[in-house]
Amino acid sequence: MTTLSAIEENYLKYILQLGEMQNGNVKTNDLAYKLEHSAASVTDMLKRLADKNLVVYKKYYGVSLTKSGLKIAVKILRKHRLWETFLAKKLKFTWDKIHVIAEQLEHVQSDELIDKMDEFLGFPKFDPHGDPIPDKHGNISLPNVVSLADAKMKKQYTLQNVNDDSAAFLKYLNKIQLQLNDKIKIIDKEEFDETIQITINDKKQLTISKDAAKNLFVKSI
Amino acid sequence: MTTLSAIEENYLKYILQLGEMQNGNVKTNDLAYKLEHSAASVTDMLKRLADKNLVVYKKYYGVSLTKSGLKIAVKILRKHRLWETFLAKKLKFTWDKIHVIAEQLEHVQSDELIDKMDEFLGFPKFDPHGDPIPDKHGNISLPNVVSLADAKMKKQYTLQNVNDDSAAFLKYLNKIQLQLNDKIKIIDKEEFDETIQITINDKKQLTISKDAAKNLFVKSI
DNA sequence: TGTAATTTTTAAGCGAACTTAAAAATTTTT
DNA sequence: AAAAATTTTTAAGTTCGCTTAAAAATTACA
Ligand SMILES: [Mn+2]
Ligand SMILES: [Mn+2]
Ligand SMILES: [Mn+2]
Ligand SMILES: [Mn+2]
Repeated sequence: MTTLSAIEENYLKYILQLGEMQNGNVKTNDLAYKLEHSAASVTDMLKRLADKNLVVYKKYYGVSLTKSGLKIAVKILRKHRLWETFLAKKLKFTWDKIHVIAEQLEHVQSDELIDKMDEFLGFPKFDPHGDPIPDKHGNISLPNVVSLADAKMKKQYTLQNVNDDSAAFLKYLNKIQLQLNDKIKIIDKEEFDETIQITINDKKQLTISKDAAKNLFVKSI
Repeated sequence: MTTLSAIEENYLKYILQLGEMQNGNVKTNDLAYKLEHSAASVTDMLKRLADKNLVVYKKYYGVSLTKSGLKIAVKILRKHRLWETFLAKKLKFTWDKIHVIAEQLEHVQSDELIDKMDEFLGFPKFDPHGDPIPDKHGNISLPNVVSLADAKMKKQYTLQNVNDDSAAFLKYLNKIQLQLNDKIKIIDKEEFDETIQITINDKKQLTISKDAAKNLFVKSI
């Protein structure tokens, strides 16, 4: 098995991530949007990935990962999240800057490097955004979280996970001083504009938009 | 200035390194050999780099770096050597494995990453092979060393620098337990096969080939 | 100095990864 | 169920970074 290009690896990674909500099947346009490429380019590449037995591609229907495609995708995710952890914990980058750098580092080819990095970091289970880091064998501990947009009123939650691919969103969280593991309680929901009122650690009270809430994932306590 | 591809960066890096002995001018075939590409490919790329004002290319004569080409080349060298230092010092890689991984890492684009890494490592002046690490401004401290192949008999030297691009050579140094800063004295040179006899730290005595000696750089003490 | 050997460039072409425009298939709306 | 809208594929073309083969320039040497 010859090594894949960075763009091929990205396709596999995004097919994994976009497929999580749609039982594995991903549409051409969704990939095109994510990759910022034309739909024609995506069709082109999907055929080539299918030739390499990394995906199952059915015309006009969609694409999903094969066993070997999944294995590679999970490995890229593992590398991405280990690198993010390194950048934040060791190099003291803020969490809004690490994603774009990890997008490059995740494509460095060296199994020994990944494992040494994992050990250097003390085998972390989650990255700085709360995303689970797959272990050496590809096992991921999937924590059961719910989007804050779907959470119930008056219940106590803790912030477990935030969407990491918008630096602007993460900077906003810095500004309102919302961090992982903070306690969150919804005290009111506004019908009119779908904003929600929350308290953080039973102290600060603030209003956040539906859009922000969708990118925050919480666990009940 | 749009960012360069990894292969363009490699061209600049190799033009810098190959040019060091020939007052900056590098021949097409030397690059072809180093890159393991055909001479035709090299001619092709040199024209494109010249269009971008990164090199001065004169047909049938050779190529050299412009001011901006040099700046980029030195930066790649800085990144390469910082990454090698990180891999050896922090991740405990042996010195024969770090070069190939750094060949990939040197192309990651992030100025903040380089500087944070530099700080994390304590602003090292030399990499694990004794190569000088250019500082943030591109300044390199050039230590005056001489190849052991050209060193004088009976004089005391210390090993300052070893050629890092052959893993086999570095493994050989591991085997004979020769390390940076070891004291070396030439006690005999054999005319017939050009091997030389040395003592290490005034204790171990051993015979090394001309080829090995050419890749060892020493400083007199 | 003329010829041979070597080096370098030019020419033509290829695969990967993109594009836009047009055609075809699918889905939605009426 | 037909028409309209949307999605996806196909077709044709581009750039980058490579190749081989042939031509041209340079260098070596008899
Ligand atoms: Mn990320
Ligand atoms: Mn993350
Ligand atoms: Mn190196
Ligand atoms: Mn080195």
